[in-house]
Amino acid sequence: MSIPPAIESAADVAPCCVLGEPIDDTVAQDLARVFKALGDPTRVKLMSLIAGSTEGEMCVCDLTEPVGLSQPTVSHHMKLLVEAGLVEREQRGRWAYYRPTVDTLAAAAKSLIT
Amino acid sequence: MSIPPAIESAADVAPCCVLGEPIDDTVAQDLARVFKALGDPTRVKLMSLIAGSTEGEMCVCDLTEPVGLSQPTVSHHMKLLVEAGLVEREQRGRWAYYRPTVDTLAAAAKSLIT
DNA sequence: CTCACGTATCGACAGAAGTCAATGCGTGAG
DNA sequence: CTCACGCATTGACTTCTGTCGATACGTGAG
Repeated sequence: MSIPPAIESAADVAPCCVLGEPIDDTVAQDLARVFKALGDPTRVKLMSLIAGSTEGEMCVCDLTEPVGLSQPTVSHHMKLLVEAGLVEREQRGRWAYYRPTVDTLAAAAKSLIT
Repeated sequence: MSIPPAIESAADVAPCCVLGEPIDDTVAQDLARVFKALGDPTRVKLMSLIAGSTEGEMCVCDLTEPVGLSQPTVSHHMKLLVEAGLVEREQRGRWAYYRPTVDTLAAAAKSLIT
């Protein structure tokens, strides 16, 4: 790594870029888990379906048909969304209801744009 | 799929969940690409490094050391970030400078929380 | 208790993704 | 022009991920 030319109007001895402090590995991993959970079109659809539902929550039984996938697969995706903190699971009777955790995504995005 | 019990205080004939309209496949794929780009701890670090740099931009040469990866690997990650629209690439002389595209992430997040 | 039903887990598989060494491509210095 | 340098691309490998069928689990109905 050599010294690239300074940015225009910056001190001519300044390197192209200051060595920034990389964020902690644990923090990066946590943020990555949130974004990775939304890194699949299916899970984006699932989030959109749940967030857009009139009741604000949905069960697996009604999620399989819109995304066109098997029940185990949808269940698997929902588990990832729960682990990422993007949705909350609540068991009522035989049904498992999923409700979005609105703050998670916004917080993750903000901590990266800051 | 049968009819689960209605949510409390809702019309007793209402199903557990209204069949929401899944968002378009193309839209879901575009959103997923943005989030997937940030679904790797390395790329989260890279974004954080660039966004947190004093000049607001960095070149590959100074990104390899903080993340502890080879130059080709960093170059590969940067390409993904560019393709996702999260950073912009500008070639100045021999160096390639990367600058965050602030709006992309916020817009993606907003379109999912809406 | 027993059974049907909604959901989660397991095992397996194909395809995608992260990583590196080696190499190719442009650009500026000399 | 020629060379050194920064960066991108390629090829190969390992690991991860999405998907399904089969199966196990838990709950409410009867």
